[in-house]
Amino acid sequence: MDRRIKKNQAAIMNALMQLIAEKEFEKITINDIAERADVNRGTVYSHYSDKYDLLDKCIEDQLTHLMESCYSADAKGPFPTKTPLLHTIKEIKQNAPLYKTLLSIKDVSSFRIHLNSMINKQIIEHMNETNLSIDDLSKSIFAQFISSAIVGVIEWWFNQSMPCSAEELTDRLWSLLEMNQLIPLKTN
Amino acid sequence: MDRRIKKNQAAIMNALMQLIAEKEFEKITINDIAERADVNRGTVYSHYSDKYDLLDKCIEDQLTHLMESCYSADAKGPFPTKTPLLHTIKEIKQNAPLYKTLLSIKDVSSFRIHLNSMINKQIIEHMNETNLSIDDLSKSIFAQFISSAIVGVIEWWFNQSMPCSAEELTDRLWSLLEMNQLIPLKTN
DNA sequence: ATTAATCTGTTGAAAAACCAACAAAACCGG
DNA sequence: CCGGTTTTGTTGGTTTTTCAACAGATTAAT
Repeated sequence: MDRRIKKNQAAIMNALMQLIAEKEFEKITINDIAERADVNRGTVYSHYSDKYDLLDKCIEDQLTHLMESCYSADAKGPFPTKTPLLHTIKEIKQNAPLYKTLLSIKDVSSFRIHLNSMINKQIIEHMNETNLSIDDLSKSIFAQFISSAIVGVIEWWFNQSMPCSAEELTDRLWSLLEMNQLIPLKTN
Repeated sequence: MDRRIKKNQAAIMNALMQLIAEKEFEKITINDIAERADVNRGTVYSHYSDKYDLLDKCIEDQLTHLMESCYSADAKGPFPTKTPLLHTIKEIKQNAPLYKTLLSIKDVSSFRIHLNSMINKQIIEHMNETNLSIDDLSKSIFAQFISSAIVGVIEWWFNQSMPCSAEELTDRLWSLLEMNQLIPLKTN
């Protein structure tokens, strides 16, 4: 990809991330973003249709990084061991203010949906790799069941202002996943 | 100035500064610089005729920042009190590896010359502001005398691997300047 | 000494970013 | 509710950057 595009998109996304940490999303103008990114206002529009679109792309980007940083550390597939799950949760905790904001923003195909679909996708992919004799419908339902559960727990954790440590949350979540036989299904 | 120019020049200069701290100037290629700056090679040539020209501009820039950061802190004119002189020397010391390299590079209208002429200019400017009845020749000679002395001492300090603290160097240098009646001449 | 590889500096055409200007929409404060 | 200000999204013309290709110079290795 063209160098300029890569740099400017990075600058713009970064600018929005900074601003989100500073003030309410609705109060942020395209001008603010362009100014912070040190980029012409038109350049923002050339890449994103509006600030909601931009936020959307930011979320996708953020989640991709999150996933990468977590899986690169250890193993493949969605949470084959407890470690990457813990990594993920810790990573989220580290950027808590950001993620909390992202989770709370309305008017957007929100962060929750993105996170859900990303985990969902990972689970389905992994089920397909380990060719099990399960029909597609069952797979879909199972994936949705698990991903919703994980995201829901994380969301709850945030809304309760993280009432337990990342480690404890991971332990308990892990137990539940085990109960659903997610682990034997993954450890190929 | 165009946003792109400003950003790219900054990136390029910054890249060279980094590289200088890492390896010998002669070993640095335009490619290295462009790569580090994340800029097309042609862009480097569009701003600077070659790496010597670039180094030249870097030095000028660096010295301008040095001067600014030192005078903005306290007072006007060249070393009206001891404080800005100490600031200058401390600032230089902080970036010692960089300045040491800059001082040692040949093949360039070198750092020493730049630093000298910059101090020289400052002194003359200040002499003109405090309208003294001194003929131009005397002014020029005096300015050259003092600036050479200061630069020479700093250079010596570097070459001896800074055998005394910045504070002590400043004290001694200040005494010498006093002896040359630089201070009464400056404190307007 | 002769390759091979790299580095230099330049070119031209295409892509991207710049800026200023615009009308329409949305947002205040009185 | 109104009038002034800000924000939005778009436009067109200009400048800059990019990329790929080039020939010549330099460097390193066989």
